[in-house]
Amino acid sequence: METESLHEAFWAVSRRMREHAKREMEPWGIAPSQFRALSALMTDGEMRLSALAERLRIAARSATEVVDDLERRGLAERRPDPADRRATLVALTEQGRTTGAEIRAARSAAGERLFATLDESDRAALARILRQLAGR
Amino acid sequence: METESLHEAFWAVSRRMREHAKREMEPWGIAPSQFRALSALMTDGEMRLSALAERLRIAARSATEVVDDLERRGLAERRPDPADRRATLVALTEQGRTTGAEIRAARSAAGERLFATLDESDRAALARILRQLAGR
DNA sequence: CAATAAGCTGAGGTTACCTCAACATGAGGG
DNA sequence: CCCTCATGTTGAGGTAACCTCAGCTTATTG
Repeated sequence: METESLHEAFWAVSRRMREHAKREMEPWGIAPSQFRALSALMTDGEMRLSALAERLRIAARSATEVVDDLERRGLAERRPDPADRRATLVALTEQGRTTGAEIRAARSAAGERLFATLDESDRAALARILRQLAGR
Repeated sequence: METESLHEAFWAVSRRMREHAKREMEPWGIAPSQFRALSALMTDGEMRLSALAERLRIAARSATEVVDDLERRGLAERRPDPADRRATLVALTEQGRTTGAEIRAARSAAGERLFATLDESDRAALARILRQLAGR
């Protein structure tokens, strides 16, 4: 009843966020899932496919796919892990880094960013609550 | 940066919610999207396909699909709208009502419900913030 | 050094959506 | 009453972002 509508509200916002993200990234022809990976690689640097999968909380097989896409677009590249010949490292290309930076810049410049409509204390509260819900 | 991580946190919770919902409803063999429709029909009663679509914020064509599924499972049925012969009304069957009630009961009984881990004031805050983010 | 585990990917599936066009019906103007 | 335009539903076909399962190649270890 009450939690039911929280569920619904959450769903509505999720959906809105997806649309938002999609529209925002259209100019770069990059899908939201790809940007999430790109973003992870920007913050954490080169890593193994399996590490990326874990970072994004998706199955390893799915990470393969996302990286395929990034590679096809010239934003990332695979290279063998010198430490383990079974493994593959994923790293951003120069273009990946600049594109990533561009998108981030555009996103925060466009104050249109969904969360920007919240005031500071609400953002903090939301962050705290989400952290709790995510189970750390 | 800050909104970026809010975005990520939101994503993580969304994903967790989806998994949660899926697991919870497995015993009934009903998918989350179907339960959302079922739930809408429980609260608002019989309505047109187009109304259901709007209620769920999905395209009309997608509502057709969800209702197809519910009908196949004997949980809902279509009947012609006496007021407009172009339109179709969707109503829950008796089984739809009982199944819906069962699921709701099971969900709140299992205190495991994701949002139940929040205290009262956090739930209220979250509800308020989500409402704002959803755009009304 | 055989057995088992770990890392990646091909094949193929699923969910929950979407658009576009066709078709039936309704409503308003002339 | 007819024509045009809007509305309601659905068939066809598509997409994004996942998934599992099996198979291959390397590592690790008892």
